[in-house]
Amino acid sequence: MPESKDTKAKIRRTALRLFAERGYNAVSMRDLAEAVGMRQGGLYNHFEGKQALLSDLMETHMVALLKALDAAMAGINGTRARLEVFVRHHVAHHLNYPDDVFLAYMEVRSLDPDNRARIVALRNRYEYMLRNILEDGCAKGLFSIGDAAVHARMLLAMMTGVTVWYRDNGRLSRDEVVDLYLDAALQSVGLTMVQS
Amino acid sequence: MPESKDTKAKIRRTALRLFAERGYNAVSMRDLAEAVGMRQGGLYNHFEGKQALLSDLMETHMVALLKALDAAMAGINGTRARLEVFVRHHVAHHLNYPDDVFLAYMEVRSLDPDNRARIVALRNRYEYMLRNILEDGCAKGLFSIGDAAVHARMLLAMMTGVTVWYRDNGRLSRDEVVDLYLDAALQSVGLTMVQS
DNA sequence: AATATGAATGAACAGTCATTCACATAATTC
DNA sequence: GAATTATGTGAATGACTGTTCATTCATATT
Repeated sequence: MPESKDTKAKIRRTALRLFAERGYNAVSMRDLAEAVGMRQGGLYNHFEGKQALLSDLMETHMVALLKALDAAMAGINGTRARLEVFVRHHVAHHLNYPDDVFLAYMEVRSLDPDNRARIVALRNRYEYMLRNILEDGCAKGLFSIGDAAVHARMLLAMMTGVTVWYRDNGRLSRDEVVDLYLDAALQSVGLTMVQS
Repeated sequence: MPESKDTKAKIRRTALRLFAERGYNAVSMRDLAEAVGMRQGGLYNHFEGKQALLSDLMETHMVALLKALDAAMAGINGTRARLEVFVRHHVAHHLNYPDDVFLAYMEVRSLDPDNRARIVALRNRYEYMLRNILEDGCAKGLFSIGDAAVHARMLLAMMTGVTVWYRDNGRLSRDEVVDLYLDAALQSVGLTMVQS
């Protein structure tokens, strides 16, 4: 029984990597089992099926994302400060968990309707937090943007895209990348940067 | 033979829609044939196979995108003007051909290595044009951005994301959306907007 | 020592996949 | 009108799909 949790975790880890690399539909349960180091039948001792595994991975990630964001935002009150924390947290999280993020973005359409509804609801909660900050900044005359809802989607797309190109052994460190995205985000809402 | 071109075009159109809606791997040749109004065998009179069809769709789109961009940029000289044209063209194109764009973005990994290399090369050419403009604006001290290469990717991700949420019967017209993205893009590089 | 449990196996199941092919039909060319 | 070509059909192919299940095995509990 001590092995059990290890195996389940290993299946999770491997499935996350393979699904993110090749796409959910392009990975068979045999492929997955082989990568884990077992036979396909054994997977079903740990997960109900392929769809349940995908759904589990995505929900786990979304819940963790929201929880971490809540923690990071706790006690932050200024509108500008809240935007800064959101951006920093979002980009850093996406740099730290690229596979989770990529999967959650790309494979929503591979979920059955029920699972999809749950995941999309979580995603909307996340998007709403940013829109809230932007609307706040608009109402106070701090930000200069055309439309808060649209701008929230712009910023999310912009920031989420970091997973597409960032590589760890590249020219820039993660911290530098976070700073670049923060500067761009602040400037996009009409805030001038503070020299660091 | 008059039917021939029509059929081929219809297969293309239908495949584009289905691949974009459900994903390349989730659409079978039977599904496609049925949606076109024929049997699966007949598809092979028009395309070598499924992979060739996908590759054809993506290449056709990328070539059209680059050609249209070249046409739009012809004779535009100022750095700021070039950025404006690029952004307007990019967003408008993405609003007009959402399926093409979505497919080209999502299904790169479903291409075999050879086809992928060709498509990625075309995509890089496109990205390079924007980076060029940004580097130009930086060199002239017009733009205030941290890193031109990174900022190009930020803007592309931001603008391309419009396909994810825009719906034709929504709150905003295409032109309004283009304007919103233009304003955000200009502000993100440190340019103040001109009141329209 | 006997029993129960969790976990892995490997074969089997019913379906689906992309692709091929012999054949029919329709259109075009001579 | 006959020959040729283009186009579509429907069945067949073999490989692969997610899932199930009887069985085995090692470990833990009684």
